[in-house]
Order: sequence, then C-alpha cells, then structure tokens
Amino acid sequence: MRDKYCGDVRETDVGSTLSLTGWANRWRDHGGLVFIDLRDRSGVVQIVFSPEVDAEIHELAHKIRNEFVLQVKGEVRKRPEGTENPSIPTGQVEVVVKELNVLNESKPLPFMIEDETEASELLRLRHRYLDLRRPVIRENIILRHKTARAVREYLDSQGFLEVETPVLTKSTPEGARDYLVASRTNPGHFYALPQSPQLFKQILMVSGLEKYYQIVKCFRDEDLRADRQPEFTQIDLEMSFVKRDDVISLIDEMIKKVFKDVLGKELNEPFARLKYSEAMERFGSDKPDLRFSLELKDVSGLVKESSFKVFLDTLSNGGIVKGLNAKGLARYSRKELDDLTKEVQSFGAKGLAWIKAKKGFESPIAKFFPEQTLKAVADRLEAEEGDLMLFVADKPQVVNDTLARLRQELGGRLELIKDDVYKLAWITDYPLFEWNDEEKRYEAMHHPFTSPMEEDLEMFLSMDTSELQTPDSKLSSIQAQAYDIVLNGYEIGGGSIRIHKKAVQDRMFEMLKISPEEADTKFGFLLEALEYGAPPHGGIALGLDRLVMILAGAQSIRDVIAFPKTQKAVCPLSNAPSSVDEKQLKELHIRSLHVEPDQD
RNA sequence: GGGGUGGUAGUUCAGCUGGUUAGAACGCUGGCCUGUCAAGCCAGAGGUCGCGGGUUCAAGUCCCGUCCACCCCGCCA
Repeated sequence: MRDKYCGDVRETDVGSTLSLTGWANRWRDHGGLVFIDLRDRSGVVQIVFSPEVDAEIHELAHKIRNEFVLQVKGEVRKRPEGTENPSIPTGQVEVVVKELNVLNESKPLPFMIEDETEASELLRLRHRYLDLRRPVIRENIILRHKTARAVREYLDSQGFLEVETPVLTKSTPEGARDYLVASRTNPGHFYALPQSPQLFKQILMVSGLEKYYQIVKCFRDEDLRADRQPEFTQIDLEMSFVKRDDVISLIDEMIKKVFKDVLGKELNEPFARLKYSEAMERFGSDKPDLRFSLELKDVSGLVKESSFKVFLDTLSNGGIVKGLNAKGLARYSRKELDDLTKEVQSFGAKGLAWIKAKKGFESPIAKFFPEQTLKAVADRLEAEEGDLMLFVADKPQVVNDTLARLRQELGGRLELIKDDVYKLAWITDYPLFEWNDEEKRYEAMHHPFTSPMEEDLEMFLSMDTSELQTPDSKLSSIQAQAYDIVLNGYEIGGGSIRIHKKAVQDRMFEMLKISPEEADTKFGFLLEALEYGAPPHGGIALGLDRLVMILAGAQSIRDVIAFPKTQKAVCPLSNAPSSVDEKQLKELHIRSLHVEPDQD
C-alpha cells in the first residue's frame, strides 16, 4: 500500500511520486492550502492539499480530523524557501497530494497524541493503543525490542540455546506469593505460574545442554511499585562448568553490547566490584547508586566520647552510629531539618541527629560532645564550613537502611545524580543465610539452591545444627557464591553458582528447617536429578523491564511495557481480572469465598 | 495491612472563611482564511463537581464512610 515510511522521505525523493500511509497527526486548514502531518511508526511528513492541484481532493481534505487513517499518493517536492521545518528530519520536503484514500475515520480522542501529554496514566492505559502511538512510548517499545535483540544476538554468539520452560508449573515455597491456576483434570490441584524458571534451568544443566537462556515472563503475586509488576520479564540464563567470574564476565560483555547497540554508548571502565559487607558499610545498601559518592561513615568509635544518652545507649545495646555529610546544607532551616527527620522516621529510624559545621558547630546535641570529638567526627565526614552532618543511631540494619534512603534523597536534592551516566556494579560475597526474626529461623538470602563459598563448605557440612535456633550463630558468617548486578541504584539482576551435589542440597534444607519429606514433595524432581551426574553450574537472571526503563530514562517500568497493570494489578485496557461464570468455577472444582456487594 | 498526594467539562486544572448563573486553557462543532508546522481569527456546544450518607436555610467547599489512580512502607530479589 505504500512505497516508503513517512519519516524516511528526504530531499533525494524530490520529483518522485510516492504512496504513503499513516495517521493524520495534526491538520492545519488554511481554507486554501491544507497541511497535514502524516505519521507512521517512523515519524511524520507534511502532506499538502491545494485547490489548484485538485479541487475535489482539496475539498475532501477539509473533512480530515486527528487520527484519520490515510493513504495518499503525491509528488515529493522541496518546500518553498523559508517554509522548511528544521526541527523534523523530513522538514525540507513535503508531498503534494494527488490521490487521497481515507482508509478509516476516528472519533475525537480522549487525549492528544503528543509526547508531552497531560493525560493521566489511567486514561492512557485505558486507551493504551492511543498511548502507544505517542512517539515517546513507541520509542520505548522499540528500545525494548533492540535490547532483547542485542541479548539474543550476544547469547547466540556465545553458544547459548533458547529453551522454553513450562508456564503451568509447580508452586514452590520460599520467595513470593504464587499465582495459582486451578486444574480441571486434577480436582483440588493447582498449577503455579513460575516466579522464575529456576528449577527447570538447573534441570537443563543436568540434561547436558550446557548453556541455556530464555527471555521469559515471571509472575509474583506481591504488591506493585514503580519498578515492580506482577508479571515481568527476565533475561534468564544458566551455564555448566563455570565459576562465578565466568558468569560475571559473560554478563559484563552482554551489558556492554546492549549499551552499544541500543544507546550507541561504549562502557569503557570496568564495572565496580563491591563485597556485600563493603557495600553495606559504605552505602548502607546492596544496590548503591554509584553515580555519586556521599558515603556513610561509621562514627560509633568517636561518639563514645560524649554524654549524649541516645548514642551511648544505642552503642551499649549493640547498635551503631553512622552519618553522612550533606555538602553545603548548613543553610537548612529548622523546618527543612524537621522534614528530613520525618522522612528518616518514615523509613524506620527513631530520629535524625544533625550538626551544622559553621564557624563552630551548631546543633541541639553539640553540648553533649567535647570539642575534640566534634572535630574528629567532622574530620571523619570530611565536613567543611557550610556542611550539614546527619546521623542515625540504631541497630545496624536500621541505620544502614535509613541512611541509604537519605543518601539517595540528598543525592537528588544536591543534584549529584546526572542523567546519561551509567554506573554498573557487581555486589558479591553475600551471606548465605538471613535470620527471619518472625519465624525464628534462617532463610536463604538468595534462594535455597545457592552454593556456599568453597572455603565455607566444610563448616557448612559439619557444623552443629543446634545453632540454627539463634540469630548470631556461625551460620550467619557463611558466605554464598551469589552475585547481584546493580545499575544506577537499581538491582537489575542476580544469580549464583548452584549446589550440584545432593548431600549439600539436603544439608541446605536441613539448615532452612525444611524436612526431607517437604523438600521431596516440593522439589523432589530436582533433588533426584542431582543424583544423576549433575555438573557444576550457575547462572543469573536480569530484569529486562528495569534494564530497559533505565536505558529509556523512564521513571517507571510501566512506560516500557506495552500493556502494564495498575497498582492494584488491574489491566485498565482489558479490565482483567474479572469475575467468571459459575460454570467455569464448577469445572475447576473451586468456589469463590468473595461475595459481591449488593448493587441496589 | 499502613502513610502520603490527588479525583470538578472530552483533557489538564482554578474555584478563598459554605451563598444561589461552577470558570480557564487545550480539545470538539460551525464559519472565515493560500505557507502552516502547538497555525490564526470569530462564534458555539459541552458538567451526576468519583460514589454513598450526614450537618446546614444553603455543600464542589464542612463531617463520616467508600471506591479509584499514583508515590512510599510492609511484602517482593
């Protein structure tokens, strides 16, 4: 139906007659001349209707409205001197229409098709087909395609096989809440949608496929965030006969190719490597945004020299005091400091102590500290006149967590975060276990198939299991062969070297207080597979949505997903989820406990 | 489950200490207009003020409840 895409028409086409198709993006009707921007996926080109060229077609052109679908045939000509539009690629030319075919009409739109839309997100999602016509969103979708393509090309070049794994699968314990699918043929039984293809990809390694990957939907029935959807896409891969650094260097190269292919950007400096403990110490987070420093400093040792009860009590109860230097913010008013305090409290801290470095030190708590202590603290934080020092005292976890959030907030306020800068980091040497205080047991920090560090293996296998009752046992010192990759403060991926020996896996379940019977029902198929010559293997999964969001400079993964869901996990376009017929439920052997409220 | 912000024309918003005819811009409809590209000018249509209840002579405005959207905590790697 067409000879060319609208956005591709150039001066080299001048003189030729072209058929073009697209949508009427905007029309400018002068009574005499009518200009219409014809838009397709590639961009826009101006088409002109003149009464002198064809009076009948010109008459028809008056009737064209926004988003009418047109096919036109006309001669490309250079625009008259002075009427060129340098702001669009096709701005030197226009198409004089000699044939017009209105392929479809459009009702007036609920919102305008333009980049700077003012429409609410709900309205945009309800009419996503219109939203996707907006160039910014369209470009995000194209960017996503390019990312996936770069990944496929790269992994293919490295000998990876794309293998599909089941979507109707088995509910697994630990981790997120499952989406369940009732089985018609097996009354009372349910499939779960996969939270990840974890078990299957390990089985593929036992199968001898050596290198597997998949760009695959995963499902987790948890509450949503700007960077979390109930269904999301992972770049999932697994390799046999590898060590941690084999996986890391593979992904390094893959990420570099993605940046090059998608953004045309060379990532030259090697990605940072931080041990988990170091990341927590310096940034209070295992996904630090390394685009700025603003590091946390432990001042526990220094502030012992004081009579400030809050700090002293915290320290004697095993807590710590850490602070950071908000450069130049000594000018903050009492109100601004109160607001920061409230913010930190909303993150879980009891309070926020502040000391302004001016000629002297200005602070409600300064009087509790000897002068040399204040100086020593200021030295530790490298505070100069005009700076604001902020401190949180609490259990290490609370201190790190709240200061990490405060750091991110201040990074924004101090304009330390630049767009167009991409800082990648590997976080390694994670603890294998994490104490769950509610359930009074250890949980796997990554997942229960993660291998302990080789040097910790003997202790792992031999230690007294009576230690499992307490949060401070030797168990917390065992490290995992796990690694996360972090981009600009977002965790974009994580993986590990897996356990490939049955005895080690059994031991792991014992540590997690999962009985052999339970382990057998939940993932007996993997355990059995491990007994038949499972090779050493490991892998990683990257969040495609988050990666593309960052590449696109978007604020939410919803902007890089064609049909996203709202915070209540509803699709405004299709209105899923919805109620179903009683008959369908009956076939599935299930009954809903929910009673629809009366609608009088 | 909890905290915060918002919900008024098709859209984005304004609407004060409650006061009788709820406004603006864009969009839409009609007219004029031969070089616009956010076209311009003139005229017009368009409202369940999210929903339910309450207080009041009187509610977009005050109170209670509820629904929806977004951000965050919990939850989730």
